[in-house]
Amino acid sequence: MKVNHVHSFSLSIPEMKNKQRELQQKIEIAPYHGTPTFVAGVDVAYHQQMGIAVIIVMDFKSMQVVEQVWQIDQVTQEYIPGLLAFRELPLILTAWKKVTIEPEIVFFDGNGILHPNRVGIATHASFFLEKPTVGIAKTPFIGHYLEPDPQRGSYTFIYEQDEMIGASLRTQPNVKPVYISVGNLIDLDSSIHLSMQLVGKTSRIPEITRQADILTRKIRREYLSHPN
DNA sequence: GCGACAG
DNA sequence: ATCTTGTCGC
Repeated sequence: MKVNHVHSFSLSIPEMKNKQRELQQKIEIAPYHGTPTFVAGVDVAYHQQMGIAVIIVMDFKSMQVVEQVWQIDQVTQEYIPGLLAFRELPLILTAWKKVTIEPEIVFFDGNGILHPNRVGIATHASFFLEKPTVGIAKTPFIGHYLEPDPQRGSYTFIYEQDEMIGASLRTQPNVKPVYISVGNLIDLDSSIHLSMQLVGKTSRIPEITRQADILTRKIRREYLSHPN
C-alpha cells in the first residue's frame, strides 16, 4: 500500500478518527439547518497521470452555475478503496483556493460517513474546508439497506449494525438510486432533501456534482486528450 | 485465507 | 476512474 504523506494535507487513520470525533460534537451542537444560497460540487477526472479537479458553485434555488474553478496537476497516489481522499483531496484543496463565491454546503462525488472508518472523502474534506459537506456516490460502498420504492424521491436508510450511515435515494422513477451520506456538520435528512432538490428533470445525479463531472471531461477533451 | 472494494 | 458502438426511450 503506497500512501505518500507529502501533500497539502496528511492525516493518518487514527488522526482522522480523532478529528472526526472532535467535529462530531459540532454536528450535534450546530448542524446545518435551512436553505442555502450557494452550494458547491466537486469532482475529479483523469488523463493518465494528470488529474483535473473541478469545483462548481451554483445558486441553490435557480440551480444556475455562478462560478467554476479547476486545477490540473500530476496525481501519483494510486486509488485505494477506503482512501480515495488521499488520491483526490490534495488537488481539490488546491482548486478550492480559487473559489471566490463562498458556498454554504459542499457536495462530493463519493461518500461521507458511508465508509469503513466513517471518514469518506466528503468527511475528510470537511476537516479542511470547515463547512458542511455531503457525499453523493453512484455505487454502494458498504452497509445494508432495502430497495427504495420506484418513485422519484423515495429513499431507504443504509445501516451497518445499528448505525444509520446513509441513504439510498431514488432520484428518478425506476432508475438505480444514488447513495447519500453525511460528510460533516449537517444531518442526514437535510443531506437527502437538499440533494433531491438539486436533481434535474431527467438526470440520476444531482446537478451540483453532475455539472462538475461534465466540466471535468470538457477540460480533459480540450487540454489533455489530444497528443498535439 | 479469499474475495470485495467510493472514484 | 478509464477503455468504448450502437441503441432504446423521453
